[in-house]
Amino acid sequence: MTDSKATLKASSKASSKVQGSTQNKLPPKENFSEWYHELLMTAEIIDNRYPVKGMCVWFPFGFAIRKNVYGIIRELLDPDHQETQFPLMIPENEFMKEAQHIKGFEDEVYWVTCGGTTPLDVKLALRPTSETAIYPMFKLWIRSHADLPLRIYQIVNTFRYETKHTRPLIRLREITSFKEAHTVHATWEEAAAQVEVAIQRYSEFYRRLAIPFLVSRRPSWDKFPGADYTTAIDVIMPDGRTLQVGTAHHLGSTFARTYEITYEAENGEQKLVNQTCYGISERCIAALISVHGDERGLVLPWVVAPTQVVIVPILLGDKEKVIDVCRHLQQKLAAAQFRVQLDTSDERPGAKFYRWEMKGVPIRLEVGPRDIEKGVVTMARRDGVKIALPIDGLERSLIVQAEELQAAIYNKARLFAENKVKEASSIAEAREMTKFGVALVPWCGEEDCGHQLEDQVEANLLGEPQYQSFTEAACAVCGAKTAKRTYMARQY
RNA sequence: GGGGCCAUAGGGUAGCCUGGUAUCCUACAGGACUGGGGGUCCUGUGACCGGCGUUCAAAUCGCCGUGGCCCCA
Repeated sequence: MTDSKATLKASSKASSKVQGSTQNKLPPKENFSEWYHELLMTAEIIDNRYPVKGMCVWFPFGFAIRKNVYGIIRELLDPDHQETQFPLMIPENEFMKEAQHIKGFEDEVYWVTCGGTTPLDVKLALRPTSETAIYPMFKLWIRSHADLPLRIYQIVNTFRYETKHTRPLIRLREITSFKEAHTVHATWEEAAAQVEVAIQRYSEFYRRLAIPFLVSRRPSWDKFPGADYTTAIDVIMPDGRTLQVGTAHHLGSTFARTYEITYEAENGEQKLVNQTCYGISERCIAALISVHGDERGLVLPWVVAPTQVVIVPILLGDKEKVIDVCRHLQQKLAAAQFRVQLDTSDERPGAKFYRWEMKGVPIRLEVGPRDIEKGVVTMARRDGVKIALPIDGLERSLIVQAEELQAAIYNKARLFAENKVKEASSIAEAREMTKFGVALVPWCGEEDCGHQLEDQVEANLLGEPQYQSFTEAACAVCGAKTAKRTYMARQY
């Protein structure tokens, strides 16, 4: 009796102490929604307090991450794409031309109907995506086979009046960072090859972010409105739901017909062009944050971290000397092209550690009298590794550490993702699996069976995995023999 | 599309049932001692989502709006 009381008292005392020292700790990641919202705010990525539903403000720190992330996209596209910029507003007559396309978007369009107090003769749509802004211009730009292929992209904001509840970076009414590429080709086959190129570039992009992903061909009822087919990239989020983080659409000649985009072939014949478009939005940053982050905050890959190395001085003894050594170190690392910061703020070292961990800084260097005496710095990596490194040749050893960190966070993410994808041979199994992850289900490919799957499993069909082959199995609905599979998941 | 919960300093909360003086932690500003994992003390700053209604009196009760979260289709 007395014992248990004493234990209780001791533990409650301990827990209150823990509470006192961990006030800014995030909720557990298992509670993903709460964790996600708090992290966005505490790590200063997105301020969700802007008073319009579905429209958020980028904190400067979040925007710095965005700049680095989109820098990679530019780097990957720039060799054979040209960056451009089209207007935000699209006249109603152009917007309404392509019937299939309108059907997909008309409930989500914001309309500008007045200029000041004067009603407009022609309403203006805020782009939900830019096909109908860009393709009338393509008609003017493209005259001959020599103009093809044409590949452009723009990184712009788009507007969609979402009726489901919005989520920062994931479901927005203003998408602030929509990278949309649009390409034009002579033949259907060339366009199909371009879709493959797009998927390869996106794959490389997510590899650099150390994010594992799934590639699948969307079922016909879930393709982009007006497309021949859609290939998509999905990321498995911590709660097992999937987030579509990239799409590539083969548009065939659908828009070419509507917007009369033709070219003169070598033989003088006027032919319709074939087109593709492919996009990535700030959802890639939602994935980045969610896949790698932990209860201490962000974990950023080296390539996108606004601060790659932070130096925390341990001010004991000869403080002047410690600061001096830190400054030299900072200069040395800056000269070696590291994004390095020296934290001289008036806080305890521990408080600084927590702060920079929340910001996801890959490498922290602690420099105190003990280190200086030995000619080392104490290096703490964001994945928990903590060792002493000699100041001599530090630049090189930090690069090694950065590579190891990249490998470590990728492996952690890959293990998680692999554990979330399981084969299911029946509807019942698929239904169980999609509660916490992704099911790989035999599907004959018939639309009827697909709809039944979605209804009965109570999850969405992501589509047929690409670049994989499977053994024959029975379609989970009709039982027909098939070598096809589909991913199924609950989607964001 | 349907249903439920909620809105209080920069952030997190208590109070609301039973109407009256707004509590605590954190943050921020100034000062002192400190400093190898969220320090201590002193002083100070700062809030009831918006509108309408009921009332002598509304954070609290009612209606409408706006916004957030969750569940189901």
